[in-house]
Order: sequence, then structure tokens, then C-alpha cells
Amino acid sequence: MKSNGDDPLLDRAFLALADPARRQIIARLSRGPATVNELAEPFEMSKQAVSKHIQVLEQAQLVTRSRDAQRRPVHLNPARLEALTAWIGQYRLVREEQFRGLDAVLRSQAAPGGRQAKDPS
Amino acid sequence: MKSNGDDPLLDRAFLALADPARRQIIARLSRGPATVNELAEPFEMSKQAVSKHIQVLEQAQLVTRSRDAQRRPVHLNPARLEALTAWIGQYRLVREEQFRGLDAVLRSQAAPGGRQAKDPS
DNA sequence: TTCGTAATCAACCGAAAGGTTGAACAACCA
DNA sequence: TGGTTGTTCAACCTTTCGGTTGATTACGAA
Repeated sequence: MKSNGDDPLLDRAFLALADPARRQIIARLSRGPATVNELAEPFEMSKQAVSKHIQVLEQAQLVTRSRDAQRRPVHLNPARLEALTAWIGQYRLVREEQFRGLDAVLRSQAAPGGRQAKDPS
Repeated sequence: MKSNGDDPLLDRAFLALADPARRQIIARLSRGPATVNELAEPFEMSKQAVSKHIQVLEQAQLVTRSRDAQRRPVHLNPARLEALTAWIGQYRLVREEQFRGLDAVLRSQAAPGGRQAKDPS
């Protein structure tokens, strides 16, 4: 039951957020869908570069795209954002239990007899 | 409220988590501090490589280090993890307002009925 | 002092990220 | 038709990432 941290989708999602331009795009999209041109407007860089950023976000499934004539509106996909908080949240919980100096959570999650904490990631 | 996404520390933190080895290290540290050798044990790669990963995490302030003779135990820094959930959390809140608001911006994009469902893939 | 252990530094390498420019594609409009 | 707009593709460049190996520093034990 060796769940190592191998999760390419998680890789891509965290990598996608590791860039200020892409975070800014996420912020913009949280206020509603937008086209590539609209998203590119506040940036200095070329539209091609912004298009690439959007593709990175799309591959991470943080955004989706629809079709409207020749436009390809970009929509935020909050479910994937929550997947990230879920991943982080695991360790916040464990930390709080540590804080109280008790491994009750570990015990409650382990099968009897085996010292087996859940090893997510 | 014009906050563009420029935050180098956030860059580094998300980038740090965008690697399965580093996430695995975080997972291990959530169960308590560990030395470089202990952290390197489950990996195929060299200890130098693991040491580099730890430095990446340290620069992102996701971990801290103490001193114990020639050992340099690594500790998780949950505060920084929570900074990430805080960043993501902003947009989850906005999203929920959108959910009940559903204003003209959304309508103007001629959203073709296809609502994004919760897809915890 | 000398030895062994823990960890880092330094130089190097291939692959990928992030950007550019120019051309091409796709869909609407006249 | 042809022109305009929105977007992507393709080739290229430079920088950064993730890994290697070999040498080096820091500390404790004998």
C-alpha cells in the first residue's frame, strides 16, 4: 500500500499556479469567463504567450473552454482548485494532531495491528 | 483592490509542490521532523538530489531546519501551507457568489447550458 | 590526531519552461 | 469572394529544473 506522491495532474496543477501570470488569469476568471484576447489585455507579453499559459491551465484542468463562433471562452474549474486545498488539507490535519501530542488520528485510520498511517499525496 | 499575482514566495511554494518527490517529502514531514538521510531513504535518487529538493522547499519556506550535531533536521512549516489554501480560498468564495449571482457577464458569453458539475477526478 | 558520518558545494548535462516572431487556420462579415 | 478578427501552430532562443558525480566542509567518536 505504498502510495507515493506520483500524480501527474497534481504536478501540473501546482506547476500551473507557480506563475504569477497564470495566477492572475485565475483571479480574472473567478469573476467570470473570458476570451484569450480579454485575458491577454492586461499583460505586456504577446497573445501567443498568454495562449500558452491558458493551455498550461487547461492541461492541469484548472480551466475549461467552450466555443462561441471564433472565440474560445475560458472558464474556471473550481473543482480542481479544491483538489489542491484537499491535498494540502491532509497535512494540516495531521499537523494539528501532532500539536496535541497524540496520534489518535493515526490510530483511528490504521488497520488494527499495523502501524499504517494513510500516506496520501 | 488591484492585486496582480506578483508574489515570488507564492511562486516558489507552488513550484515546490509541483514535484512528486517534494510532495512525498512534505507527507513524510507531516509525521514529524527528519534528517536528509532519512528523507532520502525511500528514493532512488542520490542524497545530493534530495538535498536540493529540500533546499527548494526551504526557499519556499515550506520547511525549516534546525541543528543537531552534524545533522540538520527538517521541519514542516504548516503556516506556509495554509498560505496556499488561503490564496486558493479567495477564488472559491468568489465562485460561490457567482453560483447564486450568475450575472450578465456569464450570460453575455452565451453559455450553452453545459454547467460544470463537481468532478472530483 | 585520525576516522567515519551527515550534509553541502561545484561543475556539468539533458530536458523542459517561458518567451519571441511569423505564418496558418477558422469563423464571421461585407 | 475577400477582409477582419480570434486563436493557434511552428520554429527558435535563453533560462531554469532535476538529476548526476566528485570533492569538500562540519561535527563527533576513538
